[in-house]
Amino acid sequence: MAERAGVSTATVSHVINQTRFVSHETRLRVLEAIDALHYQPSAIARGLATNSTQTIGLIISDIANPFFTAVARGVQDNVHQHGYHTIFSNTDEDPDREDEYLRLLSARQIDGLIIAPTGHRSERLIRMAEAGLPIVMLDRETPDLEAPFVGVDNEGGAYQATRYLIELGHRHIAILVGMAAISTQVMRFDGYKRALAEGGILFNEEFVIRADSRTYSKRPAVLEPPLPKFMTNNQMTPAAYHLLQTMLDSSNFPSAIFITNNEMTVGALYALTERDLRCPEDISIISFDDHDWAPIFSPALTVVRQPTYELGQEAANLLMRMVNQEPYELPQPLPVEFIIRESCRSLKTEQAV
Amino acid sequence: MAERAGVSTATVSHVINQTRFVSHETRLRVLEAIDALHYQPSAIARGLATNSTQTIGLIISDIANPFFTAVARGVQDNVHQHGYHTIFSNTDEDPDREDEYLRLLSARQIDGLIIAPTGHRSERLIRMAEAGLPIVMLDRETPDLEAPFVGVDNEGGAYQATRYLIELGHRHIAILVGMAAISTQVMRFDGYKRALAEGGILFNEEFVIRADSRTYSKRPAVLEPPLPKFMTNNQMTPAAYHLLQTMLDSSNFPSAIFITNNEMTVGALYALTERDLRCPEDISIISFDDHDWAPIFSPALTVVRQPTYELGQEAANLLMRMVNQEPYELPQPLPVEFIIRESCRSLKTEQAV
DNA sequence: CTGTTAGCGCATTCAA
DNA sequence: TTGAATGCGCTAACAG
Repeated sequence: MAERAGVSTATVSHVINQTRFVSHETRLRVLEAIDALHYQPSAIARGLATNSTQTIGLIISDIANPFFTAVARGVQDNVHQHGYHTIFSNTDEDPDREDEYLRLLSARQIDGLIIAPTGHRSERLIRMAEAGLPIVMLDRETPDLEAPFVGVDNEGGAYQATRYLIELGHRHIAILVGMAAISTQVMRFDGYKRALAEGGILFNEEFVIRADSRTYSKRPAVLEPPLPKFMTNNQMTPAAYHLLQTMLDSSNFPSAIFITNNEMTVGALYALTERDLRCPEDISIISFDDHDWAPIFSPALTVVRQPTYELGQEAANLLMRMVNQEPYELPQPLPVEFIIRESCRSLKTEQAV
Repeated sequence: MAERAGVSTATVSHVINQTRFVSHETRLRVLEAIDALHYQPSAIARGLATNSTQTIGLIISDIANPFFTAVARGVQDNVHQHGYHTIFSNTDEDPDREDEYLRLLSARQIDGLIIAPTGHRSERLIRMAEAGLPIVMLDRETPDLEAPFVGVDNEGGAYQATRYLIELGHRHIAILVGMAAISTQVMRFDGYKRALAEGGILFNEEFVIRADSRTYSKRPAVLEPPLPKFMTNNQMTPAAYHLLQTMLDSSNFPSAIFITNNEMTVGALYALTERDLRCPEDISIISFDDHDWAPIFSPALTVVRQPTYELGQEAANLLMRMVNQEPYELPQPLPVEFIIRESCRSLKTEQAV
């Protein structure tokens, strides 16, 4: 080691970490030696000694999903300011992969964990929390885990969107909803149902399309029509694409569709294009999740927008407080923003005509 | 430690790593103890002992950029199969941030590095390579660095796109090009110029819009009109948005624009919407980089598509070979795909009418 | 077939 | 104001 400064490792350690006084003169010698030798203290060795790695884990479903990508950016920008690194893992909504990554991360001695859980009860996750690892649940909740949750008002956003459609005169409102294990999806479904009930519309099971990437990916390929080449390789987009087409081909044709996430929205829009359906003339659409291109799409998409970057920031902030043993309050759900653009048509004015 | 099995740590290590024969009986005892105690070997300690962390660094400009996001997914899926973790870092094209992350990663004893460099000569990066760290350059090259490069045929793609416009009868072809430090941008610019020269069109500096996120972000805010709320918080999108509007307001109005990346494409499309310009009737557009929504946009976008996921896979594959000291060949540039959709109009047929 | 021992590069007592 | 010594949890000779 850099004992070319003629001092002990202890002194070097102390000038680097400023953990005890070192005379100006020797400090300079050490600094100079560090510089000359391009000395880099090993974070690994330090980790072993201090039992802290300055690293957090971030487990999400898919880093290619723009929602999580923005969230991840929020997390990373924040923890980086605190001098922490981030290790990402993609579960693709698969509990087995989730478990595997959990194992790998805990072997890595991470100082904290932010996770968007698949929603299946995880013994390992529970153990990690009990062992004292700071954990925050992001976007979704998972059974039996004691950990603060950072998310948005999913039920309220879905309610607002559905209610808007009802106010526009829609009565046949379909919903494209994802996996039941994901709490977000359940809550958006709940918001939809509440708006329906309040609007005096009978909930009709025939208007719900349940897309499940896990069962979908196991479908017999022969039964399916050829896919457009989606850039995203998630399963929700093609699932939505196919399932919506099936509904559109059936007798129960909705006048509006509420789509509960960004991936399914892309698939649904492809389906409409495929069927030569104009929006909003033939069918109205609202998407949970905004997109870069939503305002300049034809039609400009009416959406429920989530504060994605802020979500990541908030989760990271909270985790950093936990890691540093600072007091914190349980976070409130972040508000969503309902943005009305042009993808919903009023049925009332038409009736008036 | 798990000496409840009544064996030495060495034996435990050997059953875990399968690094020497252990009698069936004792192995079972060890396994059982591991299971009972939920024992997790510490990757940190192992790293210290073996000088290998099973972790690679991935430095890109922005994880919220769909191009890099897809690439990252390719990298991660691949290295994960080899049992490696990934640490991401975003430079935002800032050489200082790049240097900082390089420092942090080398302190972390990564086993390998994949980097999309900002393009500024980096002393530290060069040193890391000389010290024997396996490095692969992704997407772009950087000065004086000895490392294999994995990228696409940028010049050829740009040439093809520009040539297509020329064949359609366009003569006033503008180009929206990014920072000169980024080799990709330079090569796409070169391809554009070559097509022009071959087509007998004089290169006109007035038709080039140079967007630079770094100078752009330092602009005096007062001079700028209000922005639309872009979801992406990169600077290239608003830069393209503003700069293109300026050109459209001037006397030199192009009949077509070639846009050299995805971020600027979004900004440009906003600018067209803002100016109420129809595409392709009023102006034709080609974008380097495909998008999820490009096929269902109005108009469906003609693009040069890069094999993003494969790019990541290839880089990871190569890095893994280097890490494992296996022989490898220098990779060839991956081919791009020119996809003709509906955003370019033929000037010839019109003249014929 | 298995145990002992010596580091890996740091932080951190305890002395001086 | 600084050094020496110990240990973090593991791997890798080296014995036995």
